[in-house]
Amino acid sequence: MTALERFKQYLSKRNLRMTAERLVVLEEVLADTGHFTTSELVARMQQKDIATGRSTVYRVIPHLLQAGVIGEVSAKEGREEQIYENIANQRHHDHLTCELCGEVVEFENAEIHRLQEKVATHHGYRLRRHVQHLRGICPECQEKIIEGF
Amino acid sequence: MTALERFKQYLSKRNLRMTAERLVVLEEVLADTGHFTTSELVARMQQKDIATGRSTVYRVIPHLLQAGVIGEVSAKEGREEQIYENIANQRHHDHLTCELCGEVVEFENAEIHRLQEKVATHHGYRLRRHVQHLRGICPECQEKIIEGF
DNA sequence: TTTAATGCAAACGATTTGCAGCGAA
DNA sequence: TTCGCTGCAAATCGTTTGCATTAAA
Repeated sequence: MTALERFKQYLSKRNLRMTAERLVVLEEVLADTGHFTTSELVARMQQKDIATGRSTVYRVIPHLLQAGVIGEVSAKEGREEQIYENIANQRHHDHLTCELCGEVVEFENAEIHRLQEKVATHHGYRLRRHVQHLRGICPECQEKIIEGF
Repeated sequence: MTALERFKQYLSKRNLRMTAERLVVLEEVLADTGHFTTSELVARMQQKDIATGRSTVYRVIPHLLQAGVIGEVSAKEGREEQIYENIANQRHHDHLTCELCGEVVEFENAEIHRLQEKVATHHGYRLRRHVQHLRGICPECQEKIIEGF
């Protein structure tokens, strides 16, 4: 089932309507290959022939989340914006973040994924996204600590 | 090294000052056993003899993060507040979240932790927190999906 | 038709910041 | 005596919402 079909089904089951604006937002989200924020999406919408407004974009996003088209990239501090990603385009997605400088390393470990599936199944869950965030201190920052800063 | 010592060292290395307000905030954070938000902390501060103001609390938190006294609990949507936790009091901390209803299951898996350490070490990182967030769909919500909602 | 969806502008609410006075080192 | 810290109030800025209008179903 394509994302478009999934979203249409999601809408009709709840007596919600497929509008031109929602379609354009969906297309734009599907065209995106990486991470995006709401305001980036809003900016891209204003280039389109169907210039979808800011509040409409904000109102569509929860539906795209519920429908499983996009996912939140956990990480948001202060008054930063929420970051989202297209789930369909997504591969394994594991992050190792440095708590001091914020550097992010992406990694993949099949064995961990296998165990994650096992844990989820054990709790009756169907795993939708393999998102894992480890937090530590990167080599450079360890140096700085040793140097006394 | 205690959290107090660590924080004092952190401050003096950077020519920052240990004030009565910072000490009270630190004590309050260390007394906390679970998760807390900034506004909860502000509220508790106003009960104290040294009534630390809101902006001071907001200004101390980044230092507590950098000093490794507290950590962010990843998860923040919409205009919710950021949640923090005292790192010292913390045990293993793994979450399995339902993307539809938001239910959170906590779990622990020694084998996964072992592999996480291995990954971190492989990238030269020193793991500071074993925080893992898996996202899936819980049994109840799977039911609802099957029922067509 | 019915009633959900849209856009605008105003409202919200967590977080940040300018500034004058204060106090640690 | 420096210069970082504090509290207050105002400013920010991502996000939400009220309302009149438009348009799916």
